[in-house]
Amino acid sequence: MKNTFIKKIREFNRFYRVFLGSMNNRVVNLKFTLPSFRVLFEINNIPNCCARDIVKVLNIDKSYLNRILKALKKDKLIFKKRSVEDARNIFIILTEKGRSELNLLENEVNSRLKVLHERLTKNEREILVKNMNEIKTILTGK
Amino acid sequence: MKNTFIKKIREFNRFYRVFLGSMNNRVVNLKFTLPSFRVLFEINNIPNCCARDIVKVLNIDKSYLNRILKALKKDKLIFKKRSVEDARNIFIILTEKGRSELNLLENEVNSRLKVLHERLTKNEREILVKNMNEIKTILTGK
DNA sequence: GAATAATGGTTGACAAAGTCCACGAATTGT
DNA sequence: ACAATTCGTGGACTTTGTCAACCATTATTC
Repeated sequence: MKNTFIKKIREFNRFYRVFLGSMNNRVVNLKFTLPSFRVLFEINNIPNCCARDIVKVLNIDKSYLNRILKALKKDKLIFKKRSVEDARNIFIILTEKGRSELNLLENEVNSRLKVLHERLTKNEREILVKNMNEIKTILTGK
Repeated sequence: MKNTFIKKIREFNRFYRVFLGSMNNRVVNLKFTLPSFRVLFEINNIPNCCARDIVKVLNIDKSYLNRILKALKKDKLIFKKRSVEDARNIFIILTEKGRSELNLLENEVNSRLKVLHERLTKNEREILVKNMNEIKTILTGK
C-alpha cells in the first residue's frame, strides 16, 4: 500500500512535469523567459513585494532572482524602492510598461488554456478544478 | 466560468511547479542531475527503448538527450545496441551498474515521498491518488 | 554603546540545462 | 537508383541555476 501510493504519486509527478513543460514552452518566449515571467507574475501578485518574498514563494536562489530582477529593471518593467522603515527591504514595483507586458503575456497563457477548456466537457472541467483544489489542500496540509 | 476555470488551473500549475521543484531538488544531486535521472528512469521504464522514445515521452530536444546519453555511457551506466532489423534504431540498455545506481536513486526519491505518506491520513492518501488519476485521465483525453 | 549576529540584497565565477542548426547514416517509397 | 524520411550525432550557443563571498542595515547581547 505504501509502495503503490508512492508509485502512483511519482507517476503523476512524471506526467505533470511533462504537462507543465508543454504548457509554458514557447508560450512565454515572445518577450520573456519562463523564470522572468514567473517573477513578474509574483511581483504583481504579492502585495508590497520584496525579493525575499519571491525567493520564498518560487523557491529559487536569491542570487538568481537578483539577476532576473536586474534584467527586468534594465527593460524598465520594474523599479525598486527602498523601505523607509527598514532600509534593508527594497520593494519591487511594476512599471506601467511592466504591467502591460505582463498582461499581454497573461492573455497568451490564458489562450493556451482556453484550448483545454474547449476540449473538455463541463463535467470534466468541474472534476479537474475540484481535484486540483483538493490536491493542493492535502499537500499543503491545510 | 471560463475565466475561473483558467485561473484555477493556473493556480494549481503554479503550486505544483514549486512542489515538483521541491520534490526533486537535491534528491538527485548525489550522483545524477535531474535530467539524467529522468532519462535513466525512462530507459528502464520503456521496453526496447530508443532515443526517440525518450524524446517523445520526456518532450526534450534530441541533441540534448544525445549529450545526456553520452555522459551516461561514459559513466558506464548504459550501452547501445544497433537494431538488426532497422539499423537506424539504436537500443539503449542499462548496464548492471546503471541498474543499481538507478535503484539507489529510486530509493532516495521514494524515501522522500515516504515522509509525505506518513504525514497524511489514509483517507487523504486515497483522495490524492484518486484525484491524480482522474486529472491524468482527463488531461490525456482518454 | 560596542561587538556580534542576523537579515536582505548584490556580485562574480561557474556548472547545468536547453536550443538551434547542420549533418551523416540507414531506410522507405517511387 | 534517387529523392524523401527517420534516427541519431555534433558544434556553437543561450538560458537557467548554484555557490560562496560580500556589503549594508538592523537586531541582539554583553
